[in-house]
Amino acid sequence: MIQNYIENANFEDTGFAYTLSLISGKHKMVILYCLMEFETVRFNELKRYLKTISDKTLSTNLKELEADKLIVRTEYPQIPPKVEYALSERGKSLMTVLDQLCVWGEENRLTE
Amino acid sequence: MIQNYIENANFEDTGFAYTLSLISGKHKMVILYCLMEFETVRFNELKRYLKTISDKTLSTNLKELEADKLIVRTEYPQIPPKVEYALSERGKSLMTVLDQLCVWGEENRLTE
DNA sequence: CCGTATCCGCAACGATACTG
DNA sequence: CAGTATCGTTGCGGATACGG
Repeated sequence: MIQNYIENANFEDTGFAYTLSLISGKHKMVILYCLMEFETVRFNELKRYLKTISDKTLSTNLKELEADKLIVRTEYPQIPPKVEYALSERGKSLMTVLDQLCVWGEENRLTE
Repeated sequence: MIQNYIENANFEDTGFAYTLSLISGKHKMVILYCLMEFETVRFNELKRYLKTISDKTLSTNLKELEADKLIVRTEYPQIPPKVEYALSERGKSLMTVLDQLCVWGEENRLTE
């Protein structure tokens, strides 16, 4: 629970801050959503979905997501190279939680 | 649901992106947590809980949270001034969702 | 006490060129 | 195709000083 953390004034060590650190950044969640929708996606394919992301940023984000065990990278040793990205089980479990944020946002959007 | 958004390649308009925009930034969620824990908090009090936040950043964040209707600002016209911040009902409903991110983070933290 | 005004550093992101 | 290397840009947040 959240309350415990405030007393310790130790927010950086909360599960919450940890979860957010995994998905922070401009593109990470869009990447995760693409992987959830299409299950298995290649590098350039992903790049097209994200429209404006640069090679460098996509590459960095994928590495971080992989290091955090949210996605799985599968490399096929062939020419030209082929690499596929997919959600891990851990990644899928996170998506179920994130989806609730999505629902909240839909139901609580301010009509301006 | 999330899936609908990907096809439209319209992530910016998702409820999810919207929710995140409300709580993005380094301190916003810590602020929300403090308000959840203490219910009613004053400016300098909040500043002490957050340890390192600057006046400017705290002020900006509070204004944005208020504009997004997540918190309520109450001003007492007296000298010296007294201002109290508290979660709105909308803010409280968001916290119940955020708490699940917290739980996920606790249960899924990688042991390195 | 509760902020605003100003300046500035830094990390994230983008653009482009290039490689196995 | 799937990246790496390099350089440039930008926006968030910090530090400090000041005001009602």
